[in-house]
Parts: sequence; C-alpha cells; structure tokens
Amino acid sequence: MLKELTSAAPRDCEDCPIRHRAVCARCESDELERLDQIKYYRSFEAGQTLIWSGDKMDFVGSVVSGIATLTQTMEDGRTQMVGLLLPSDFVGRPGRDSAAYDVVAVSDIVMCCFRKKPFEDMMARTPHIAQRLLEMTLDELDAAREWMLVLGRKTAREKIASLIAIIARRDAVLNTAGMQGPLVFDLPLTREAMADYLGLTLETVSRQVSALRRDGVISLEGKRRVTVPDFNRLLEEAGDDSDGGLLV
Amino acid sequence: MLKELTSAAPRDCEDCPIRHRAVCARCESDELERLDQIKYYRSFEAGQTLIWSGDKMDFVGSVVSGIATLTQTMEDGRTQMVGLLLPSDFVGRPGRDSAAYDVVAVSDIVMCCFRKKPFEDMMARTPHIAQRLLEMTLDELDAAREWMLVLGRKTAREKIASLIAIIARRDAVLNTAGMQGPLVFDLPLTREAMADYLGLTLETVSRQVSALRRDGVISLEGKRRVTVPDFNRLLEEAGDDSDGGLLV
DNA sequence: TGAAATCCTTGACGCAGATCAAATCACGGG
DNA sequence: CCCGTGATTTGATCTGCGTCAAGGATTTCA
Repeated sequence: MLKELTSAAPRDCEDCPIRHRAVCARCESDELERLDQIKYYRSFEAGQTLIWSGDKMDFVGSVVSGIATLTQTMEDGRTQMVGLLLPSDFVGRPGRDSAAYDVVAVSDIVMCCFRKKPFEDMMARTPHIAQRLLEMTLDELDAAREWMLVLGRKTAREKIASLIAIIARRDAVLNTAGMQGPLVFDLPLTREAMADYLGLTLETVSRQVSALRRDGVISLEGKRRVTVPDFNRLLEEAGDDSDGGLLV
Repeated sequence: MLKELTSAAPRDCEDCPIRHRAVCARCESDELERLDQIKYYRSFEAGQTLIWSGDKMDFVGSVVSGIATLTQTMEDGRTQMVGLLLPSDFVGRPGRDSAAYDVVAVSDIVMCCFRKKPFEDMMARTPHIAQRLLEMTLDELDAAREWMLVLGRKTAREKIASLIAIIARRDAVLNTAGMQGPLVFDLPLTREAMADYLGLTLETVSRQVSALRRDGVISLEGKRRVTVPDFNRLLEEAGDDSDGGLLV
C-alpha cells in the first residue's frame, strides 16, 4: 500500500516551517525569491535510503519534515551513525560531488532540494546563505564533538541517558515547553538505531533502557513513549554537568 | 629553565608557512594587508593549557607551528580528545564568546591571533575569509565523523592502526613524499594522549602498539619513531577500505 | 483468525579491554 | 655516577558489554 504523505510540501517559502532555522534563515525576501525559483521538493518513505555513500550527489537540500540518519558502514557490516538529521538540517556538501555517508529516512520525510551547481552559484552571490551554512556547520561540529565524548568515554548506561537527554531537550525546544515538570515525548529511533548512534548492540540498549526504567529515571508507555520525571536526575545519569546550558 | 622557541614567528604573511592552508588562504594581497594589521603572535610551551573550557575567549587564531589538542573532561576526570590541531588549523569560534573545550599545547607552539571583535568585523567584510573558514569547518566535520566510527565501532587494534594511518597520511602530505615505499615519521603524541584520542587506556595503547610491532605492521625506533613498511597492510589492520582516497 | 514480519526483551556465557600493580627505560641535574 | 621524575611496558585479574539463543509483543496482510 502506498502511504499517504502526512505533511505536504509548503507552497511558499514564507509558510515554510523551517523558514527561520534552515540555510535560508538569513535571506531577505528577494534572495528567498531567487531560491524559490531553483528549489524543488522530494518526498521519501520511512526506511528508504535517500543517498548511498560514494554515489554522485547532484543535489543538496534541507529536511523540511521527518527524520533521517547519516551512517557509515564498514566492509564487514559494522555501522555507526554519524549524524541525526532533523527538520531544518542541511544535507550535502557544496564543493564535493560524491556523498560521504549513507542517508536513510527514519520516518517519512520531505526535503527541499536544490541542484548542486545552481545552489553553489547562488551561494557565491549570496553571503547570507554562506554565513548561515557556516553557523550551522559549526553547530554540527560542536554536536559531533560532544558525541565523541559519549562514544569514547561513557558507559552504556550513561550513553543511553545522554541520548534520551538530547532527544528530550530538542523536543522541549521545538514544543517550547519549559524544562521543568515531567517531560513526555517519543523516541524517534528503534533500539537498533539507538545502538548505531551510541556504538552499542541493540541488546545492551534494551537492557539499559529497562534498567533506567527500573531505577525510576524514566518511565515508559509502550516501547517508544518516554516520561522523564526529573530532568536533572537524567543528566546526572548521563554524567553531564547538572547545569549544562541549553545548546540550541 | 626557559626553553628557547624553536620557530620564531614569521615577519610577514607572505613568508608564513601556513599562508596557503589557513583561514587566510584565499585572501588577496590587500586583504592580507588588513589582516596583517590586526594580527599578533603568541607562543606557548609544551604542556601549557592555552585555553580553559568555559573561559571567556577574546581571541581566535591559527596554529602556525607545533601541535595542540582540543579535549573535553568529565567531572570525574575522564577525558576525550575531540580535536587535534596542526599547523594551519583554526582555533576559536566566531560568534561565541566562551571556549567549549580545553586547548592544550602538546609541543611548543606559535599561534597567529586576532582579537575576536576585529576579526569578526573583518570576516563580515571579506567573503574570502568566511568561505575558507566554511571549507575548513566542513573538513573538520568530516574528520570528526570518521573519528566517530573509530570511537564507536573499531577494536583497540583497529583504533591504533587508524591513528597511525592518519598521522602517516598527514605526514606524507606535508612532506610531499609519495605514499609508496616505507613511511617514516614521529608520533607526536604520548601514549596517554593517544589513549585520550581513541577512548582507550594508556596500557591498552601500549599493548596494541607492541602487538602491531610484533606482527610486522610497523617497526619502532625508540618509543616514538615509526616505520610503516606497507601502508595498505596498515589500512587493512585499521579496518579501512584498502583504497581509501587521500582526504587532504 | 492466523501467519509472517518486525521489533523488543531477557537470560547465559565468554572475551576484549579496564584496572591494579610492578618493573624498566630515558633523561636531566647535582 | 647516582638519583628523581615521567613515560612506557608488561603481567595478573576483573568486569562491562558483546554474542548467542530463545521467547514475547505488535502490526500487517491474507
């Protein structure tokens, strides 16, 4: 059965849900208009691989809705997630023509795409785009470095707590719900995807999630819906400084 | 005893050893001249911490000579290296005023610095700088992602082989020696620093280095000088695709 | 309603790498 | 030449997480 797409592509950049967070965030209306002329939307179903590592990449783009992952795979099949792409995140690298990672849709997903060449030309003429892309790339680099600490030095329990904290924080930001009181949200990832994120096996993920539940750090409704009664407790379990400012 | 600085600061940007790789690489001579007016050099001794995580950072800059590390430390002392800074690498983030990581000199080091505010102003007026910084940041992000695979999924032996391969490759690029024939170079890091890089203990690093020596993958002269008789063999041990194109 | 496909949980066991401990090496200074 | 200090190696033991295996919960489709 063909799934109906849950979120249609926006008609117009001004109505776009990621208008103020994506590469185009800094653009003035005339710049936006020119982007509008070269953009096109593409939809993908959950589970689909959007891009294969090593393939020629002739477009770049932004995630409009849905979630995707960036993963690296070794010859023997070991895989490591190296990026989690949420709405407004940018895919592809100007100035490079083959993809360095697999990009896989976790949920149904809509992307706002540009053919690479026109986008590069546009970028050269539009400092606002390059500025925003720099800013986003620096943020991603910071996230990657925090992730490296998780991968290199944290225990399995701390890894799980860290991931839940990251998702909880992002969710709180998007829903502009405050950080106090119990947080409730869905884990957008399967146990296996969580394992690939954290450098663990799916069995270990399952065990540690159960352990955090037993210890009252989180509670679960079904397999995916999580409640965090005390966010600071979760941060302690993650081995983080309890203050840890909101990195937006 | 005060050490004599091994490499003096260059007098002039045109003579600068990192002229064509640093943030200033794309600058025209007039742009370079303006940068020249706001730059200043600072030297640090091996072991010194240049910047403490959380401190106010009022400058940014490039490594001219020497090696430094970017590290993150947890409250209980566990540390993870998240960046290895070589000549031409950029330190600091425009648009942020406190440092996110410790920066520690591994060797004596010379930096070409700019006060943050003037640099940011300059960047806004000089697309060549922002362009180059974007390119460098994207490269760093790629490196960080490759590193994540190493941290998350490789065995201790593969981690060591990967690190040696990275250093060997960089060395070959700098010295424009080809990639064939035996490679000889120095490990710029202590066993402990290697452990912090790879998410291991220093004992495990030592054991795996010895094992690679025993198995003829590398040979050692003293503790630091390494010879790699067969680079492809090393890449196999690292679990990498044997072809693995030179990522410059 | 039942069968197949996913996804998740739990248990038993083994091993890679951590931990604890003790030599050994290299080097600069007195 | 001897001593002190820091880097490294090596050994013995422990343990957290991976591996292998079985079974449960949901959802999808016939």
